[in-house]
Amino acid sequence: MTRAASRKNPTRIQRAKTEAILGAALEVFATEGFRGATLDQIAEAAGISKPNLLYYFASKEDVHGMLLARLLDTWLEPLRRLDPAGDPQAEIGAYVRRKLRMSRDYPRESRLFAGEILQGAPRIGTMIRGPLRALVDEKAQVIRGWARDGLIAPVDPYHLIFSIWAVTQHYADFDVQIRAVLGSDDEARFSEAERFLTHFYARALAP
Amino acid sequence: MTRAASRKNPTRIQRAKTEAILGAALEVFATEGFRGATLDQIAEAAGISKPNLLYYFASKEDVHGMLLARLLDTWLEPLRRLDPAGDPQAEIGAYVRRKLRMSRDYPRESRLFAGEILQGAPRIGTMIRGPLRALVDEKAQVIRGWARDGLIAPVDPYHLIFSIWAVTQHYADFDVQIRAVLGSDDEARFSEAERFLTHFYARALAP
DNA sequence: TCCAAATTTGACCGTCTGGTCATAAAGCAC
DNA sequence: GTGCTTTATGACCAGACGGTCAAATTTGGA
Repeated sequence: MTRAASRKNPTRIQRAKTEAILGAALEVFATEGFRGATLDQIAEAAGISKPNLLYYFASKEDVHGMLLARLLDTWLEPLRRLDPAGDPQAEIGAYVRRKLRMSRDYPRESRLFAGEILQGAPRIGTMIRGPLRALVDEKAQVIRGWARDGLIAPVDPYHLIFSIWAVTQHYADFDVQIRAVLGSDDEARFSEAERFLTHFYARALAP
Repeated sequence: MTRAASRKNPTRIQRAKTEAILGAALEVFATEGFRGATLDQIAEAAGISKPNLLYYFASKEDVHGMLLARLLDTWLEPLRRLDPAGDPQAEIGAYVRRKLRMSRDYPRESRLFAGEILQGAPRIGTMIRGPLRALVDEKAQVIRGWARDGLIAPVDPYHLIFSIWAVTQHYADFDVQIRAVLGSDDEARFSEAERFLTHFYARALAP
């Protein structure tokens, strides 16, 4: 088998190197963008040579694609967990907090995703128009139901979801700008943001 | 003089070509990123040859820098116009709408800015830490005053401003994603967003 | 220990790209 | 029209980059 990374039963080395490469690539792609990143950069960050990297992945696109595929699996998880049977206000508040924590704990993933969308989603367009849209449609119906039942204020569920994505991801994607204004205390920044957003959505959605 | 673009008294041709180049460059940089964009691409989009482009600008960085410099001049204008003497709720609502309209009318500029921040603001870091921060500090004090006087709900003014940036710019920067979910009717999308955001901030900030 | 498979890399290739330069083709004031 | 300046471009260059390949080294099961 030529392509080591795609084996069914990867060896210890394969698993370790593949992981090292993806970790390095995430870092580099997130800060440099797809075109800006170079294989030499990624290889060096992973502690291997460029040909060795290409022994595990067929191409630069392959590495990038693998990262995106993995990311998308988990990216929508917070929304998936929005429970139609739960208390509307609590559910939405919890969703906001889950999403904010993803920005705090996975900022590189957030920036990778943001970069991809900014450039027109050339590699994940089908996924966006497929599973992502389907999930949003589903949850929008749930929220619409809550509004109809008077459990939350009557708002457009789609724009509500967009606003949650925007305000939470902003803390990862525009990190540099926020740092520049607030100073660098990550801990404080995120707990302030959590307090602000929790209160904000609670007030805005109170029936 | 070698560099035609920086003359004090530009000729008719200089003005026209410089403008054509910047327009083309904005388009290309916004969709491809700095590294992704090529001078050939920009030159072709501007309808001239690459050497001719380099007759007007010293380098690729120069073109990019000029775009950013122009952008930043106007980017903060909506916030600057937040009037401390106005009605708090109305002022903030108007600010949100101004910012949203910038996303609608200047999406390429928004994406250019987003890309720059996403990559760590390598070229506008000083501006971010200087004038931008100063303006935000100033307006945050205004908002804090309003909250203290009970004219709006007591919220962290910095995170309030961040949230406004996030939700409005989101409609330009994540345009592809929003299109994928809502369909492509720009007109409807933005007027819905305006209604949503106006109501949302009004409710959340009601004293 | 032995050996076949897996892993690693130095050297190399073709292409792309930012930028240069000599030269040619407008513009334009007189 | 003349002559000087501005504007425009084809040809070219050096470096960077994605990717290949043959050969060397390591790994791990029997």
